Amino acid sequence: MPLAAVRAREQRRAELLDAADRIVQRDGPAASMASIAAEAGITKPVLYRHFGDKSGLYAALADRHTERLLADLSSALTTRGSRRERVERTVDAYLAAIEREPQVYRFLVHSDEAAPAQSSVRSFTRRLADLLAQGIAAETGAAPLRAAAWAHGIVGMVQAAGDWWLDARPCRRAELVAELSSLLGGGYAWER
Amino acid sequence: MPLAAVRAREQRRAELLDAADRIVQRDGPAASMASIAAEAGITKPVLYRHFGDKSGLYAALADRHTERLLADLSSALTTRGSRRERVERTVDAYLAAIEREPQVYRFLVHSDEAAPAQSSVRSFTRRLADLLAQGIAAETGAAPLRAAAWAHGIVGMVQAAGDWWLDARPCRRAELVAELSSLLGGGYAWER
DNA sequence: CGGCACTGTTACCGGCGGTAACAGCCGCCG
DNA sequence: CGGCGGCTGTTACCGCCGGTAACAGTGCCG
Repeated sequence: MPLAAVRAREQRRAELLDAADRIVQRDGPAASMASIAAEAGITKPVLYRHFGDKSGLYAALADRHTERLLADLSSALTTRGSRRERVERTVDAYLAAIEREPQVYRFLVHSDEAAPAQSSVRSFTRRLADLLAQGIAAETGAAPLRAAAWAHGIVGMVQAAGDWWLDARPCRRAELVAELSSLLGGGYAWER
Repeated sequence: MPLAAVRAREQRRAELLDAADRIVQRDGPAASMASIAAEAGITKPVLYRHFGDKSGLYAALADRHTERLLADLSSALTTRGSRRERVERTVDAYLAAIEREPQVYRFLVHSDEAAPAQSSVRSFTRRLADLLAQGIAAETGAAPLRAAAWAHGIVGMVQAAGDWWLDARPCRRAELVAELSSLLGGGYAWER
């Protein structure tokens, strides 16, 4: 296994992922293997040799954006300041990302194909929820079950609201951030 | 258009939907038209004559469960008592439904096919969010934008938590209801 | 009885994910 | 230098899917 060959292979892989990225940007999660191969200037079997199957390619593609997005959100989650500021910053970071690249976002969150991506890469949603659960547990001292349940709930809340917002565009981003933050901040709370 | 014929047609349609239901229960949203036709003891073109295309069949099938589920949730949403009781009852009703028929639930919420179901039938999620938005507006006097944003967020929250719970089964239903309710009730709130 | 609308069939289409089998190329080793 | 293994790429195919055209039986209605 010559080192140079491994390098070349990795670079090729990156080029293929670039092509896949362009097609997914254009066609969303419905992008076909053949069209991705065509965009890369090659044919299907090459893709399959590199990524195994469609879920493998999608997992590799998802990884790229996932790492970047999770890093952004993670830093927003751990900024100093009041809880309120953290929540607003994190929700805004999320919504800004989906506004910037809606197709990529839909691909990450709503791709059924990414699910069977064997081990290694858990889905974006799940990783985000894990990250958030960790933050909640550290911040509030909540029990693991509570932290996990809240985290998955909150992630779903922002995702669903984001979907709705992308689709209906009922307001500017800052307004939605404010509404979601106020909900989390106790806007619907009852006497405790 | 003889009346008896219309009746017969409607009954046939119901039988086909029964068959589709059985297959969806078994195979989830990946159920194919051919297998549904086979289960009904007929062949594909019959299905297509009755429902137009796959999204039509799925829409008709979704309608059945949607009406029932929305009715349940609507009644839970409008029970008398404290806000806390209403929230707990509604969340519990939702989770009970997805626990009872997980495949049907996944079909309703995660079926990509239901989306292009032209007009008439908006997706289950959206209708539920509309219902909830109405309730929130009536109860709190929130502005329409706030009610809608909160409603979509809350629906997404319960759905995402429900997905996670179905998959990981980290606790009994009542515990998840308690955790989600406490989150909505201000468990993560900051000073206001 | 003749027609006709309806239910059902078979047989097909294009496109999908996925794969087998083969062709050229490049470097490595005797 | 010669030949040979491995890698990259191809063509051509498979089975399955959603969807449709064209045809056959059947029973009602004038």
